[in-house]
Amino acid sequence: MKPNPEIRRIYKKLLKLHGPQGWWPLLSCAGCNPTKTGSMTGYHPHEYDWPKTERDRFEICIGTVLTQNTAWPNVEKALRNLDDAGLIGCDSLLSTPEQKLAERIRPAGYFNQKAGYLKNLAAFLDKKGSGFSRAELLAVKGIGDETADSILLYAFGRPTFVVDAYTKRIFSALGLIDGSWKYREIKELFEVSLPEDVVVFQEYHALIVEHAKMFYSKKRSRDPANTHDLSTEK
DNA sequence: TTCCAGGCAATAC
DNA sequence: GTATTGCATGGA
Repeated sequence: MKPNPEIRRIYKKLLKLHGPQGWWPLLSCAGCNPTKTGSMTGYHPHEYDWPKTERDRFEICIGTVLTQNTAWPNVEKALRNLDDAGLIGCDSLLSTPEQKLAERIRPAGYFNQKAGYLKNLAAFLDKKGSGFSRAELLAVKGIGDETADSILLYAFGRPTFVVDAYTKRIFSALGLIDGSWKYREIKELFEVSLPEDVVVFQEYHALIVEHAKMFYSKKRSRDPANTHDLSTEK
């Protein structure tokens, strides 16, 4: 696939527009940047040495599952419930009955399914540590393309691009992709068009989410003047 | 009350 | 391979 220079141009524009995002949000980083859309706390702009502990790495992994088709504030509630119960850790999570776990993560929705997914993922990580491939991660029931890439990029700092519903929405609107593009193709478009840089991949995905929440939300009227039109050059 | 949100797996063609 | 469906809460 050929690089598309528009991908880089839009990255620069988003960065200028919104500034560094400091993903992935973490409970232990509460208060770092209290003004972000969709969540009160947990972001760490300008700091790229997160996660700093195994516990935080595990929290990110859990969060990627909990946020599947779910608004982030609901995920935060579930994470706090887990934290209060000391369940953000492989051992404690694995030794907790699935039904108890489901009750803790109820605010995140699909809690019965996700309780099983979390167990599967925890067992996988407990066994593999950090020595696993994307394909192995995808073989875990409950881990699809986006969740796998989020875990790899944000929890383990591997240079793999995350594609989500917002990415498809924005870049379809810009005419750079269309509905026929599959996950792998969109992912490849970004990866061949950008430097292979974990920080760039992390920030770009986060910026896409931030921008989409502001201007491409289905339930919010879009700015008719659209002063933040990404298709405008510069 | 209805619609939406940082998907995924199972099933049906 | 592509399309459809179930899974579920909390906020707008």
